[in-house]
Amino acid sequence: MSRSRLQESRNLFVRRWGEMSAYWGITRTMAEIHALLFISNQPLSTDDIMTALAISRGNASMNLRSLVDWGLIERVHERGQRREFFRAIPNVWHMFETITRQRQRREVEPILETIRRCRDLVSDESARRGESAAEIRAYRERLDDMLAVLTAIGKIVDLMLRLGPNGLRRLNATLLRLVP
Amino acid sequence: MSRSRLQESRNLFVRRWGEMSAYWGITRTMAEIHALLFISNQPLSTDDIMTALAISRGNASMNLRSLVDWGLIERVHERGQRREFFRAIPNVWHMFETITRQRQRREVEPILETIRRCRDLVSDESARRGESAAEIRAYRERLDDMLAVLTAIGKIVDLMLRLGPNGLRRLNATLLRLVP
DNA sequence: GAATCGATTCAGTCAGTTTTGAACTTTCAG
DNA sequence: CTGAAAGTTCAAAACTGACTGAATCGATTC
Repeated sequence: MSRSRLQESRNLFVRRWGEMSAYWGITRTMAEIHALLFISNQPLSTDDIMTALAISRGNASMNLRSLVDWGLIERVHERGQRREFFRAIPNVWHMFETITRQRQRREVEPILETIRRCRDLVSDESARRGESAAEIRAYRERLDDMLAVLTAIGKIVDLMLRLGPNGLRRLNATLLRLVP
Repeated sequence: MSRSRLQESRNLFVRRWGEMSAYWGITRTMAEIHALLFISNQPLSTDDIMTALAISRGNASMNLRSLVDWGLIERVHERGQRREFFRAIPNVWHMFETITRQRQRREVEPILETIRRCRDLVSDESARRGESAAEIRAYRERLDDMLAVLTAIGKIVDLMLRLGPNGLRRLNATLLRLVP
């Protein structure tokens, strides 16, 4: 009875975490594997995972590799066992930090780079003459706005990560008093 | 000449913004339309957009509706014109705020809800007896960790949004002195 | 060194998503 | 009221990216 409740609860969690995958920028199966490992006490083998999620060996293998690459899970070699096991990083904050830093690097940096390039393309000399001078100025202003906000967000995110959960809790408490 | 540079720059921006779409949780075309409107001085008509992005009328219509629903663009009725025009919300911070709040509501809230439900499913009574008591305790602990971190992040995000860009800039400056 | 067990890879398949385009609706001018 | 211009909807087609499964590789045991 308690067994089945636990089972039900775990299934629910895995399914929902899978649905959240897009939010974290990973694929559904990847998220499900991660969820499964996260809520398991012991490391699980590839076969455990294949069975639990009803996926093929190849699929499991590829997604496990990705998760290791992302730094969200790690391989565990039980001594005297040929097959390998996997375990999720148990520290939730660390997990969040990992995901955030990777996305910042993979997804935000490139666009910052592009916006700068876009601005350079229409910088000074090209704006000097012509009826489009005002248009160019307006355009560049928008790019700068965008750049400013994205940069500010990047900084605050970085700060947040460096503060860690405790610093964050304290900061939050302090600020809530200031900004009610 | 300056014309073509501007054009090139705009195209680059639209394309890259489109590639970023997944990061913001919207579809590629939606992001491209948004980018196009964002960097245009004047409101654009559906036909302008169809031409610029080489998409069908239906596609444009659907995505424009979504963008309006998201609150990222707005319809503009030029007086004496039957056709409608669209314009992006020019305030970048506001745009960011809109996206963040929506995603918080659409994607984070549901998973918080689910985690709570998962915890309730295995609460007290079901854990009372049986060899799985320790297992259940460990499981519940993980859920609580996850809940704690997600809640903390939610709070800090909310705070960030309430502080706005100026408050954020000040906060950032202050904290950078404290946490070098 | 052959056999076995398990992990990895990747070409082909498939499911889910996006886009199209034609039918339909709405709005307005004459 | 009629016709034309614009907007919307949705079933079907096209596309994209994830998944499978068979071939391959590598490690371990006998």
